[in-house]
Amino acid sequence: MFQKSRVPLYLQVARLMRHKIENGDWPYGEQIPTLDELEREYKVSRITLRGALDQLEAVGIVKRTRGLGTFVAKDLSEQRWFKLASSMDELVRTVADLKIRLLPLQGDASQPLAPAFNFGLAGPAYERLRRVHYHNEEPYCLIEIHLDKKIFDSDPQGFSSAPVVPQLAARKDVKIAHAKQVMRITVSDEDTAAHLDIGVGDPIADVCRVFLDERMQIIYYAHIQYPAQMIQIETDLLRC
Amino acid sequence: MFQKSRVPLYLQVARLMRHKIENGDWPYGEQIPTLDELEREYKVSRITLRGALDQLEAVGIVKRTRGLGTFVAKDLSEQRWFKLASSMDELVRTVADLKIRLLPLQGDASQPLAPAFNFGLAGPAYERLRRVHYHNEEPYCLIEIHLDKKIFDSDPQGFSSAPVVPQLAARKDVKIAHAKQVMRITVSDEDTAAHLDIGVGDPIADVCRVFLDERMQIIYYAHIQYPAQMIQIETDLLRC
DNA sequence: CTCAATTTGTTCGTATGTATG
DNA sequence: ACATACATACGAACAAATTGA
Repeated sequence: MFQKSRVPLYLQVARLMRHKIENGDWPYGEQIPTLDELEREYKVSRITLRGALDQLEAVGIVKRTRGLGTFVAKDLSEQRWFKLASSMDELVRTVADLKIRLLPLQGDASQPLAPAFNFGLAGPAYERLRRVHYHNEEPYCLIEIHLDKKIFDSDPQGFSSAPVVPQLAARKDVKIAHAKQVMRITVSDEDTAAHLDIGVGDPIADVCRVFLDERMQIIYYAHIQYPAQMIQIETDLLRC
Repeated sequence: MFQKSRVPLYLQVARLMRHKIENGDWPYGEQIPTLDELEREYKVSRITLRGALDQLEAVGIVKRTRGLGTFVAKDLSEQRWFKLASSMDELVRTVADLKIRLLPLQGDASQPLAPAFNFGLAGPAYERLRRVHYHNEEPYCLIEIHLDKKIFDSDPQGFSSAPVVPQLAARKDVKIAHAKQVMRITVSDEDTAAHLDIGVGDPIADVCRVFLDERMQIIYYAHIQYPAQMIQIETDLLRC
């Protein structure tokens, strides 16, 4: 049943169980099926189930009591708290609403800009900001920003201590003429995994976002990585 | 370096290597670093590298020759051939452009509709279509459609043999008043994995798409699953 | 043609992890 | 908890193929 993947069986089972809990198939607070039932359902041995449940118990998702059963101990059905914005207004609102803590990372302040996709012209100089955004003490994205040096220098304090997008949108002297972003699903490398506290090779959503001024020059370029599980995208197909 | 995840080391390394090739860090046709260099880079043993390269060679991504080196044998830099549509026009175009083969799956023809998100009202009766879409002989999505029974019955042949969306959009007697979709990243279960030829627990993009008529009644509801790696989403943040 | 350098492939011993019944 | 089997991972040494001097 699981032969296609060489990931250890107990991890695959753990992921399926977690999926059931996120889906609400196994509701918060209720008992999950007994080991005998799970053996039949997944066609795996008791020890494999133990490994899977060890994983889930270690992060507090289930609580096991001998003689009683295993119960869902964490509500994962409302876990997805990050909606990828599809318009500038929404983007500003999303970022502003988040209570975040910024963790600045060291790095060369000025570095050449190498956009992941062709859109706009590179400007003369950029300030490079690299940081981790936190939400509820949990890292939720790793972001690397290239901000036009002139704009950054007009308020270094502000841009260094809070999300950049709302500040840009609020300024009268900065005109954003074009704004595009591309999202892909990839896997995390060692560096990203360490900062987001996930495993190397775990899926991440990789977002590249670019703002241009009227002369098609790049004033803001951001490369953002989110753990993929927390991403949700809503689209109104008839918006225009 | 890889302790966070309990996925076998050689698989994690294989994923990172694949990522490098997709990224163009290791270009098509060129030699990748030698085993000695890779040992130092990833801090793993030769045997682990062998396992990782076995994986990649088995699917033809690299070619190894003793005494010569290991070379990138497949161009993965342009692999992302599925763009998730963000408007109805784009959706129709995307589906129409794809050369697809449909693999109908058995299933109860009529089944109650249980939308994954609250939007619109359930109609009186639906035809349920479940199929795999192919592209270049490779499965690229598993789709389950609930189509208003009246509409289906007006052209059962057509709806059973080709993508539904373009047919719906082309019809003068069907007015789509609202169209929404939601995408999440989850993991595949056994059934999905088997149809898409991926591993259980591999990341998938889970899309729910709903069309309503003027009376807010659901005329089309689709639940679609794609392997996550092939998804790309482009957004113009200033479209409106 | 031969030799040396380079590079992948294989083997051994050992330890630990995974999985079944 | 036990007996068993197989997979994963390390380090080190050795073997075999390719290239170019």
